[in-house]
Amino acid sequence: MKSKPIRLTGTSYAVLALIQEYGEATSYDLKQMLETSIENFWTVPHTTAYEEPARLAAAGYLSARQEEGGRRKRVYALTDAGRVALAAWAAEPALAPPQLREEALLKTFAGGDPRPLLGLRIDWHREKLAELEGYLAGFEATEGMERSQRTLIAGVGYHRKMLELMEWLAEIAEADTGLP
Amino acid sequence: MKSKPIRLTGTSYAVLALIQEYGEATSYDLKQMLETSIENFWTVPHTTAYEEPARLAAAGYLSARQEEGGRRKRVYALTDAGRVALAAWAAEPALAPPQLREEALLKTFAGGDPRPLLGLRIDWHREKLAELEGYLAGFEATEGMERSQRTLIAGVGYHRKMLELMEWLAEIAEADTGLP
DNA sequence: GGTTTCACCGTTCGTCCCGTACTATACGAC
DNA sequence: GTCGTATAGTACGGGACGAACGGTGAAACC
Repeated sequence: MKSKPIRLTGTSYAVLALIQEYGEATSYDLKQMLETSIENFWTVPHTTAYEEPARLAAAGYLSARQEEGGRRKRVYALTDAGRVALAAWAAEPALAPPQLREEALLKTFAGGDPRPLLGLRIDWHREKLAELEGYLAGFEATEGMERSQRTLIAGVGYHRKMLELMEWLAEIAEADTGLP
Repeated sequence: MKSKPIRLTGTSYAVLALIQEYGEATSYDLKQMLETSIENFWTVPHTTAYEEPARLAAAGYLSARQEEGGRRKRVYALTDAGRVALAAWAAEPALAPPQLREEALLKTFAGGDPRPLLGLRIDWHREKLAELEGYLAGFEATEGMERSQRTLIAGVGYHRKMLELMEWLAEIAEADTGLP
C-alpha cells in the first residue's frame, strides 16, 4: 500500500488536517475550505486542492473513492497512515520560521510610492476582516469553541494586526514627506 | 544582449532592488542583505542569492564581472534593462495578495497543543525584534530617513504586530482550558 | 612553516510548487 | 434548446525549495 515515498510539506499537512476535520472531501470541498479558513495563515494556490490530495493518495496517506456520473469527483478520506503522520507532525513542537511575502513593502523598498501601495493593502485587509467577522458571527452564542471557530479567530487577529501595521507605516510615510 | 526571456517574479525584483540600493554586489553580499533587511517581509531561501542573479544576468538585467583570485566571486550590477524593469514594476500600483506561512497556527489547526507552539513563536519574534532594534539604534540621530532605515522600521513593526497576535492567541488558548 | 580546525562561502541537484491558461459541466433564463 | 454564466477541474513547464555537500581562508597550535 505504501507505493511511492514522498516528502510531506506543510501544505501536505494542511490538506490532511482539513480532511481530518471533515471526515472526507472532494478537491472542490478542499478548495473552499482552504479559501475560507486556512488561507489566512497558510496561503496556497487553488491548484493545490487538486494536486496535493492526488499526491497524498498515491503515497498511501489518503484513500480515494471515485464517484460516478457528471463530474466524476473523487472523494478523499484519511487512511491510518495519514492519521498517524498528521498526529505525529502536529505533536512535534519544532517549527519552521514563518514566511511572509508582502509585495506592498517590497515595492516600497524598490522605490515605489508608499501611499497608494499601503492604501491598497489597507483596503484589502479591511475587506478580509469584514468577511471573516461575518463568518464568525454565525458562531455566536455557542459555548466552548470549535476548531473552525478558533481558526477564524486566528484569521481575524492576523488581518487586524496587519491592518494596524499598514496604517502605522502609512502614517510614517505621510509624516516623512521630504523624500530622500 | 537580451539572450533568454524569463519571467520576473517578486523575488527577481527583490534582488534587483538590493543591487540598485548598493550599486553592485556579490551573491554573498546579497545573502547578507536579504537576511538582514528584506527577509522580514519577503522571505527567500539563501540559494536564491546565488541562483536568481545568475538567471537575471543571463536575461540581460544584470551585468556580471568575475573577480580573479581566491573565491572568484562574481560582482553583479544593474544594466539599463534591469533599471527600467525595476522602476516600471515599482511604479505599477497593482499588488498580489500577501502570503503567509505560519506553521504554529497550522499545527494548532491540525490538533497540536497551542501552548508550546505559540510560546516558541513568541520567543522567536522577540529575538528578531531585539536584533532589528539593535540595527536601528545605529541610525539614531540622523535626520531624514534612508531607505534601509525604513526597511528596518517595517521589519520592526511586523515583528511587533505578530508578537501581539501570538500573545493574544496564547491568552485565548489559555482561557479556553476546557478543550473540545 | 606545516597542519588542524572551524567558520565562512558557494553550488548542485531532484523534487515539489506555482501561476497561467484552458476545458468541461451544470443550470437557470429566455 | 441555446445562450450565458458561475462553478468545477485540469495540463503544463518554468521556477522555487531545501538538503547535502564541497571549497576557501586564516587563526591557532606545535
